[in-house]
Amino acid sequence: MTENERKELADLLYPNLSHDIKYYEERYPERKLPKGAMVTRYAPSPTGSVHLGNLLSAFADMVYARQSKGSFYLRIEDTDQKRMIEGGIENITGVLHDFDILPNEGYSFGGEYDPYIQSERTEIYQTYIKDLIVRGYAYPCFMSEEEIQNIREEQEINKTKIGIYGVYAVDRDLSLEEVKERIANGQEYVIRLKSPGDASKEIEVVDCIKGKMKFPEHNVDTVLLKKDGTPTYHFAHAIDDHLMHTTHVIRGDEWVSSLPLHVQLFELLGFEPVRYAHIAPITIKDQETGNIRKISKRKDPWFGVKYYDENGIPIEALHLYLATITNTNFEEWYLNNEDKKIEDFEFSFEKQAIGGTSFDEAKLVNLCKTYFSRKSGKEVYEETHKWAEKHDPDYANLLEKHKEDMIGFFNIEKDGPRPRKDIAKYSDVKEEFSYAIDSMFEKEAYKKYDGDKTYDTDLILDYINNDLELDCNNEEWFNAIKLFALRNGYAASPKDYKNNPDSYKGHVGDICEAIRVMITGRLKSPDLFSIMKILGKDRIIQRINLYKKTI
RNA sequence: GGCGAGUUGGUGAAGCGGCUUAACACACUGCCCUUUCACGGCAGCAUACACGGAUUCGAAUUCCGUACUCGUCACCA
Repeated sequence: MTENERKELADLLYPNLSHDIKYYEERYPERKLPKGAMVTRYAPSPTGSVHLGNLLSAFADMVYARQSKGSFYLRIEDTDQKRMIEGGIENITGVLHDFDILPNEGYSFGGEYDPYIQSERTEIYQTYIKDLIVRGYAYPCFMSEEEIQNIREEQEINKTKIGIYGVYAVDRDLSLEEVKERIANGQEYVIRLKSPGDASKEIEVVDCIKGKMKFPEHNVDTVLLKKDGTPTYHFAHAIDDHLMHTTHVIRGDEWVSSLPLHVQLFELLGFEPVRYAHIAPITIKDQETGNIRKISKRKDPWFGVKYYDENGIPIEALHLYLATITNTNFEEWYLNNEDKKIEDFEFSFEKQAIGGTSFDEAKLVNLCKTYFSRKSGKEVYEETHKWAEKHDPDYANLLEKHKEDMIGFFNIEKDGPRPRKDIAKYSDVKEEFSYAIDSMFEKEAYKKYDGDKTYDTDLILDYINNDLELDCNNEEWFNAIKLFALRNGYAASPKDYKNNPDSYKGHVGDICEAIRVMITGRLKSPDLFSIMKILGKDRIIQRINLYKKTI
């Protein structure tokens, strides 16, 4: 076809476009951002539920945009109407809010590069396609699915490259008359790229994470616009990321093999190339086979996003984990900078793992514990309460009723430089602090006790009634209980007892153990004296009586 | 099958030609601290660079093959 014929064809195909390319280029001007600012985007398609992998890439988008004072926007890629699921879009924005990975721009967030949803951008795509047709880089293709299938089979048998290209691209050089005729006959068509590539030549693409990669040039006439006029991912990616002035496309590395196509598209369209950062997928090492296998939502519940909320894993702790996956040096930094936040860390693509990242649940748990240990009692209270309101309203009520006490318990051993690490998630709190609330304690009583001793209630009652002074500090208290131990035939320290086991009934630790069991129902607990202080004498005595009755 | 990528101790990983008799973290074990548990400290653990060649005075680090794993090869993204 001559240029004039192509023009005629383009007008025939798209007679009623309201704008031309120039309009869009002006409508979406260069962003006014400081030098080095990165524009990133999270571009999901509403065809399924969000999973950890999605979260990871959105997190990376957010973090890189934020630290470079750029922009992070949300774009909905809903070009495949067949696979759309109901509520898919709301689900995406909901998850982003729930996990505090918030774009500052985009679908439902506002911005000047709208619309941020592809189904409302069809005319834009068509405008650019029209131009491509005029310039001879795209053409309508009338091949049926059957024909394509046959070619494919033939290619498989001949072991040649699969796809519509070269001699297989039979509609590539249709005459204007032929095209007109088919359209007049009502034949359906797609718009294919007329790829100028030569597969025997090599191109080099530099990925921010993976580094240099070499590919054969793209030479397949890939579909750009589907039969229904909507774009394929590849074409929409080129148009949108150009018009929205994305600087860095951060996406899963399932896309690296389409890099030659994308590079070619940008070139043909005359767009300035974007930088790519392909992140490795989160994988799992199968316990049985030892192989890296695909993640399965059934086998790996943590892969689904619900898991975190349901189990009460703090969002910030998840952020911490995502950060350690995003940059391999984050973990060490965080451990060495107790007072710093994720925002203070400088992420870089160079420190991003190239290979697949294996999910390490133990590490997540540890991170969670560290997270909780750095929180004040009040913060632990507030966050736990918020979580319980949603997942355990009864417990939330109890927490409210005993707010002061609970904060007190959560604060135990928090003031020192080495806080406890006993909680990993909100759902742990109820069990871990069951002794903190009278009604809960009475209910479970001594069921948690897993020792085999019974303790002398008279001795302990005697101590509580006649000796215990709560209005002092821990050291004073401990000195006093040592004296009480001595007066009653117990050694003041375990060492004394070990040296002369025959001269004592036991040692001060035994007395503490007895008290601990009676008032908490368990052998392990945070600092005993702190617990006693919060409980107060009356409740302590109540519990000892309960012990007497129960045992 | 073509194309692309990856392969370091139980796990996650550092390493980018000599500083490596290979970090660090998690897990596990022991000891210390200690009224319990935890925290913390110390020690240990595993005697980890997939395999084979090549380049080099010198390679986990560069190159080439092999194996395995992953991704991709749609009018899905």
